[in-house]
Amino acid sequence: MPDRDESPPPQPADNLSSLQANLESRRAKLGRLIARGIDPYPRRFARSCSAADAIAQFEAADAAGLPDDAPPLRLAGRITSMRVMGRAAFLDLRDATGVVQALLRRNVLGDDYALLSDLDLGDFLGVTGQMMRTRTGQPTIEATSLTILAKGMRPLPEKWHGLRDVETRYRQRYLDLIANPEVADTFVQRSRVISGIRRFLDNRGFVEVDTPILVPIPAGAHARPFITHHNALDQQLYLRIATELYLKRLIVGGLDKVYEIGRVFRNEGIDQDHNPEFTLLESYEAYADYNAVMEMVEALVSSLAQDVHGSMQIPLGAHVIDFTPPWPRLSLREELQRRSGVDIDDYPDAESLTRIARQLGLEPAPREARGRLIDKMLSVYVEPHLIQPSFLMDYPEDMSPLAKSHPDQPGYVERFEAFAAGMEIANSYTELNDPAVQRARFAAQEHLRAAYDDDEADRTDDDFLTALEYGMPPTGGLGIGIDRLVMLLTAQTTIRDVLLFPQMRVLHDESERER
RNA sequence: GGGCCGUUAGCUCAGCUGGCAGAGCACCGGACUUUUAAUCCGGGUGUCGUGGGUUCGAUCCCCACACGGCCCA
Repeated sequence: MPDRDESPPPQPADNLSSLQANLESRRAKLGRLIARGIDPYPRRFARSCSAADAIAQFEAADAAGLPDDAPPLRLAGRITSMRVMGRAAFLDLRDATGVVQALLRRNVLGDDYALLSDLDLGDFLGVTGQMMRTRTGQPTIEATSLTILAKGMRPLPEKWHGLRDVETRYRQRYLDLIANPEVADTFVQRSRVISGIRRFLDNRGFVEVDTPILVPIPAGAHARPFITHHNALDQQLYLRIATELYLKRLIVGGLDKVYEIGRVFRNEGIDQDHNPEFTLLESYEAYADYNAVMEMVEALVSSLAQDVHGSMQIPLGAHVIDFTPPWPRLSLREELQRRSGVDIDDYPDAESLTRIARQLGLEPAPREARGRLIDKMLSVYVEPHLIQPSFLMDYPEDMSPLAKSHPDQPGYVERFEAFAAGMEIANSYTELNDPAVQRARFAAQEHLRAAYDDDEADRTDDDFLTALEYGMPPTGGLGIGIDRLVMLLTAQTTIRDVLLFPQMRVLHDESERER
């Protein structure tokens, strides 16, 4: 053991972490810029074009053999790489369209070249100059002047390995977007999916509408709501769990073809395909039924695959999902019987179905409603097998309170769900438009809530019933979870990777938040 | 809700059986006018997630907690 008494004490003041050293260095550079009368955060910079356009135009002009007497370009972007070689330097400038390399030479730039020593990775820089080719043939702008556009005061994630830590990727998505360019591609594709849906429905004569997000009755789906309060009205309100009942009111009102793409909120757990807020498309078409909606779903999703992915076949994990229509139409009852050996019609009540579910090795809750038991059986025996796009048709009435009964199958309704990669992507009914039957169905749901402690059972909306009493035409309705659809179309396996800001637990530790 | 795994420098990651905390990138100083993860020389980074415990001694073993991931419900 060495005697510690004579060893020098540590020097806390001199020991800076690498982050502190980096921040200090950037602050010093900022100070030098300001001291030289340079605004490190100017108000504007008139770009002549994007990085991608600069390169494309240069290649085109070069191919046409034009002499390079073109006017100088003004390009701008974030510095993502710097290769400094004394009296010359190459910088990579990145914007949303790509990367363009800039060559800085001291004899060309003169005094402007001194700016180089106060630049860091992550700064935004504007460059004026002509496009030229380097020795290796790379299109490059040779700078005749430099303008700092925004000084970056923190170091970026490492340029080669990117940002891997998933927690940081989601909490600070901007860093993910900077460090991992393929992430930005996914969100551009998401935007294309949504605009493609709008185009598709608009072309078919649908009207896009906005209905309330703050609602007095959270009806229209099986889900627990988020609860809030309006002070001036002194009234409890909920965040909507669906848009269904408001859109049907608009069908009553005669709009005939309506849709909404909007956020809905369900107070549930978070996993690979659930986020408490998600984006839902709902559409309603008067005089259509669920068969017509099925054809529309095939046409919509396959055209989106073609538009966004460039093909109807999309590789996803071990599978290639082929969205080419038509998709198989499968009977729910038959599929469940084929996969589990149980014909649900043999078990007409919750008690008998609970017994057979136990025999199958499922673990139903002590008092579980029949519809929920069937839902559980589907998710175990049927849904995981629905890899290729397919429709599961004709659901039991007790899990579908808003759907019209099936004419040939008592106890069933005209409802389908579409599945792909084992995931539900669409839900549709021939809408129930008989106000008396709807009232009875709501009552049955309220009974389930009370008798089975089912706090996800649907809720009675009397104002909606009044609307139905004025008359709603035969209508085909549809709901599509946009996030899951985007997952399929962009080959992502977690919903977090198609949500820019997935829900995360708030950090309480000050030092962690300070990162 | 339960189980398992993870948390080390700004980032990406090593760290053996408990014995002075490591690399690359980034950063700082120097050289360098066509680089491409530029190169070469030199420099030092730290609340080892947090709080307890065991121990002469804990990044390492134990307990609790926080956050994240995966699996199950």
